[in-house]
Amino acid sequence: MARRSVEIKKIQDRSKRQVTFTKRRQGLFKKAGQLHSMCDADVAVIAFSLAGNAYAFGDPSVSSILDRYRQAGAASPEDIYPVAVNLTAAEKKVGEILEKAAETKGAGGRSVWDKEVEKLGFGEIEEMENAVEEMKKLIGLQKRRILSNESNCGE
Amino acid sequence: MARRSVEIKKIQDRSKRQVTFTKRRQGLFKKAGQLHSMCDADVAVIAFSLAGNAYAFGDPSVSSILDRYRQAGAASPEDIYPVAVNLTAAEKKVGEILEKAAETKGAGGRSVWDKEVEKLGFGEIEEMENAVEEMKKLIGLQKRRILSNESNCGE
DNA sequence: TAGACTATTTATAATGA
DNA sequence: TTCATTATAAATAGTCT
Repeated sequence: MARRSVEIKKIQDRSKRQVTFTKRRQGLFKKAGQLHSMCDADVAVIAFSLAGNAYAFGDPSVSSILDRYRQAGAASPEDIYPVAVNLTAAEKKVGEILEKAAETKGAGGRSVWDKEVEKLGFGEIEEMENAVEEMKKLIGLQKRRILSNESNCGE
Repeated sequence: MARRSVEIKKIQDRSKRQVTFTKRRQGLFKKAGQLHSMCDADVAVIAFSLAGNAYAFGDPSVSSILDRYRQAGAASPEDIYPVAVNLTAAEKKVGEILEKAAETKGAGGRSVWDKEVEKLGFGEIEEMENAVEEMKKLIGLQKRRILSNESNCGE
């Protein structure tokens, strides 16, 4: 982010990687603290360096947030409603693209998604949009199921 | 951080705070992913909104990092994942699920998606959401690209 | 190995649709 | 409300101590 644009991929040089880890970890923790202060959100960040050292940040405290997370996460039992959504051809198209993306591990820090998506024509794009909407619905449903024990009326 | 310098203190306006929370949470997760990719560090971020919703990010996964954190200090340097991928964990997860879904095909109206999505835990759901959001952006971009080339009638 | 410095890139607050 | 856009602040890669 400075002097030169840099690829988001593993830094090979040991000492450079170490320096970057320190700088970016500090930046990450700072951002986390700002999110806490500005939005009254409880935030925890844990980072393990390649060397195995643990660094943690938490407002109000790491352990309190982890406890809360465990508690919330434990609320995802098996008693889930079945949903009925049909897979369309477009959805399968999404799958194919993602498959390629996962295989190729694109260079340049970005996934291959971009390139694949760029090849799509107008008709396919609309199908993709629909497919993604379906995905969003499913994900939203599942999320509400999991979080349903929290009875706050958000938004 | 833009247009105007902003104080790092609680935002009083509800909707503004909500918007800021979303934006900054996304930024935080992105940075966490970059730290993971570039420095081979395991990183987890958990954020609870004021409304009580939980958002989590983790490469390679939230729970694995939390487990590791619980064993604080006990971790040896060899415990660390030697992976450096450009795809996020969430993107791969989406890919895996869609792959399975595409294989099985929509048999009786109910796709495999539902079942796969239902298996997701608390932390993974948010990762899925992020991945899908990214897909939506890409698709939107491409759509606009296409539309801007098809003469002048936009939309 | 650890700070400063700063040229740039990146994130984002405000705005607009 | 939720997008996309844009002007600007903030983060940071490379560099030099």
